[in-house]
Amino acid sequence: MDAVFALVDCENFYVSCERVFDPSLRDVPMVVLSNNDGCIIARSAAVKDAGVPMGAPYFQWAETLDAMGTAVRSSNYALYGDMSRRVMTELEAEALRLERYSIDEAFLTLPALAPDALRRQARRIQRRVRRRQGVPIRVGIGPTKTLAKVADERAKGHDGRYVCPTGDALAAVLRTLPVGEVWGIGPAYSSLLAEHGVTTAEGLRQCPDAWLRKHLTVVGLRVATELRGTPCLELEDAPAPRKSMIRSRSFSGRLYALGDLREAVATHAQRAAEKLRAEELVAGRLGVFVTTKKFGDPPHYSNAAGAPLRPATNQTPTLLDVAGTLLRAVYRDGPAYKKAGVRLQALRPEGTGQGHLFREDTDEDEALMAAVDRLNREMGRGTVGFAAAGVAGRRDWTMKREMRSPHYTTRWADLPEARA
DNA sequence: TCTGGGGTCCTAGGACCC
DNA sequence: TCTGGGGTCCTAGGACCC
Repeated sequence: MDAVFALVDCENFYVSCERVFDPSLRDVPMVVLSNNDGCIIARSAAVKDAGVPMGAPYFQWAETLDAMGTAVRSSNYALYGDMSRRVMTELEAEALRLERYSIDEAFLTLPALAPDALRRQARRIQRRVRRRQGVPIRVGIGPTKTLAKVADERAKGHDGRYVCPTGDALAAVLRTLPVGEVWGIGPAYSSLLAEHGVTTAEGLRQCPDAWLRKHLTVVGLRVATELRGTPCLELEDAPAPRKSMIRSRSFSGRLYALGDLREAVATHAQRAAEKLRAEELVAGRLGVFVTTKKFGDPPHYSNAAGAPLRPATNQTPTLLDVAGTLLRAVYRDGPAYKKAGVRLQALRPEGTGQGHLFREDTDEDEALMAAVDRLNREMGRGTVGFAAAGVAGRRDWTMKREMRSPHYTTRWADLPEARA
């Protein structure tokens, strides 16, 4: 059966999640902040209308937002992750196939019905998610993923649903779409295209293949081909195995001493190792990076180093050891460090690939890790840890998250109460 | 004073091998 | 003075995404 793509996008997702559980937020402008309460990463309609851009630093807009009576929340990823799963379950019931594209977006395939029937189906999906989970969504439908994305953009002015037209009507739509708003065309490709006189999606569609291939790599060629209506990107309903994992945080203040950075890096390494074991993976490579702030006056300093792990492992002591060595290699005395992190790469499932002739993880190692994980799972994160990561409570580099909402759906103590 | 975090894919170039 | 050619693997860096 012929199928079309639909992109479903949750409107102002984090804001919408907060509003589901706190009705007093529904009629006021609202934003949700990134970690460290640094950037604005979700905005209600009123805040968007006021011209506050996505990703803007909060401190630059705090006064404006306050004057509007804006409610402000720190991000609560436990809540958003759980709400995302609920929404995806609803969408699954309405789709032929579904790909979870991000926490707040999914690609669906739908039977290739006439446009009117597709619009009705889009409306049904919107109502279902709204009624059962309280989250408003938009639905954009087209013959390729990229055109479904275009349709999703257009849906903003059309009750949150839009079916991509064909022929001249499509060309007319694409002529009004700035090329930088096309999925896959970022700032660098945008300005490169502009230098060659291409400023709209329609212009991109008409670029010669060879030129695209040369200047925008196969990525750009695929985008253009998809805009022409020929699918290049499949629906990925089986999630691809993860290839890398990053754990990092900005510090709420600045750090100078190697000892402080060592605690931060060790904490990230420890968390990454736990996550690795939870997903039954081992890492074949470990990287450590440090950086000073990105903005303001130079000098800035950032550095990174990596090393292979032989054999690939998920054992905390090994990762702490290697991370410590790499940190000494990237650390310089002097810079005001703002961020540090750990990256695990070359991930593969436990028990696959080559072992190591002289250094196998022993049963005792694995038993120890299993015991640590169980204690932390059952008694709360941080119950047992490694000394290298420092002692919770006396760390002075942990992040700021001063306005977080309760864990409504994932912690018993935070469950909302209903009163008659 | 205050600017997030976590991913993927593609390409070029070096190391290494025969 | 003369100094091959082709293949694979790995890594770093750039670009993009939400």
